[in-house]
Amino acid sequence: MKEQPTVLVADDEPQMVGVIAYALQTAGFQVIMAYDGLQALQQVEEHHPDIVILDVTMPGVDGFEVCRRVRNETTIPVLLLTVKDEPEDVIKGLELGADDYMTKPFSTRELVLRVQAILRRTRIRQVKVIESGPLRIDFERHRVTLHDLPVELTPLEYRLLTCLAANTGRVLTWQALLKEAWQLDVWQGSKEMIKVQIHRLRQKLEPNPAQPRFIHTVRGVGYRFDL
Amino acid sequence: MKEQPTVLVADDEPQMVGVIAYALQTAGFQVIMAYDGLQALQQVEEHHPDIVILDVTMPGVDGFEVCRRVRNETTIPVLLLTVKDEPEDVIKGLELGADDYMTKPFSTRELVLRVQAILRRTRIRQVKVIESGPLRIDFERHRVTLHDLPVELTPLEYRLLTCLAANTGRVLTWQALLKEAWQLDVWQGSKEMIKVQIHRLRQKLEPNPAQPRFIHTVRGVGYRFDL
DNA sequence: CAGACCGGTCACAGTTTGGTTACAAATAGA
DNA sequence: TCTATTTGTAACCAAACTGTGACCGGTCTG
Repeated sequence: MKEQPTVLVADDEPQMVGVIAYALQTAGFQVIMAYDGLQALQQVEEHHPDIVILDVTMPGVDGFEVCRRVRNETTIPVLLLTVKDEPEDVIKGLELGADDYMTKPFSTRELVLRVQAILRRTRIRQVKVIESGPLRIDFERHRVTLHDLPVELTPLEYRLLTCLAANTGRVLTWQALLKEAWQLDVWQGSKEMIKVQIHRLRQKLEPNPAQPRFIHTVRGVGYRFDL
Repeated sequence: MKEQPTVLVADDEPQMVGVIAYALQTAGFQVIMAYDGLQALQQVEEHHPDIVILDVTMPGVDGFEVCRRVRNETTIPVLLLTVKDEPEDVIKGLELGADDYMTKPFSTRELVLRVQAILRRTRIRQVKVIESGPLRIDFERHRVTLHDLPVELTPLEYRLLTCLAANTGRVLTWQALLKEAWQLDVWQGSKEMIKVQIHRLRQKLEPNPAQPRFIHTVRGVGYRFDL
């Protein structure tokens, strides 16, 4: 994990981008900028920012579309910037999986605090160890134990588990899992690959694989790891 | 040991300081700067850097004096920067206890590698002995024994073992091992080199090389030393 | 209620990885 | 310069891993 969190700011108003970038950089973030939706997607692809701040009303590929694709294809959290008094925008954004939203005009101070809060919530991936009852995942030692006994996982099983565990509480779509655990581009791979690996993981980890305690299925969406 | 090692760079030429600082910062170090010997001593006092890089020809309190006092008053390693073709400077510096020296002009890349090497040596120095059942690794004496009988290791075998042992419990990827034990850049070397050396190490150390007790394979990732 | 969809399960074949070995090249020391 | 030792390389093999396709039961929808 990078020392200095990276924020992608995408807005078609350059002065708005500039204001936000300055505030975030002053607050210790590394800032990447994009001025339309397409560029935002390219920057996500290229830089893998820690968080994406999107204005919803960008020309061409709009903020909602970017949000949808980022949520589908990555695990990067998204903060949406909406125009004042557009509650449908808010609902739509949250349905698309945005982590938070802010309504223009807003104070940059509050924006920084919101970004920090989102990153704190998603910063679980920095944690060295995750424990959930008898299950213990030690990222540094690359060790998984159940009741203090080592569980032998294959490389892919381990990656899948750590990917899920690093996003505890969040649903990861099958596209996101393919990208993160399989390191595939989204147009490769299939749900079947994930199904089987999830099955294998559950066989190794779950007290009762038929009634999973750690790895939960979200039908029609993907899977979620819960503590 | 701090997460990001701190380097103090002391040189009366600001552009040289800048060049070195940029290289080190890019390589992941936190850089503190000083432009004369007195300032260097103050920065040492204030920040307790992990390593000090000193130009010998600074005005006032020169690099040798700083080196002498740092060596006398702290355990911080020192790397001296000397002018080309001044072997007396080198000898004097080493007599004062400098850990290494480099002669201007030099590549900043090499400087980074030298700094990394010094830090590695001084980090390992903190652990004197590692014992795991019949195996004993004495870093100070540069001795490895099994059941109190010396094991003859080649230089590379020794480096590989100490590298693993210094990171007991953690998985070291083959890239990390190439970098640390072979001191290669990651785009050189191959897994095959490591495989064979691991095999050779196991032949010498493991009671049953086919079922290793000390050096464990983490398939798809690398190797781990366990107590 | 029937059909479509979804997720779980299973077995097998193809692929990948790590261990082993022998030999050549490189290195170190006399 | 020569010899012994160390290291890297390439080939081979067994074990492990992964994906695929088929099948099944549960859920959802028209």
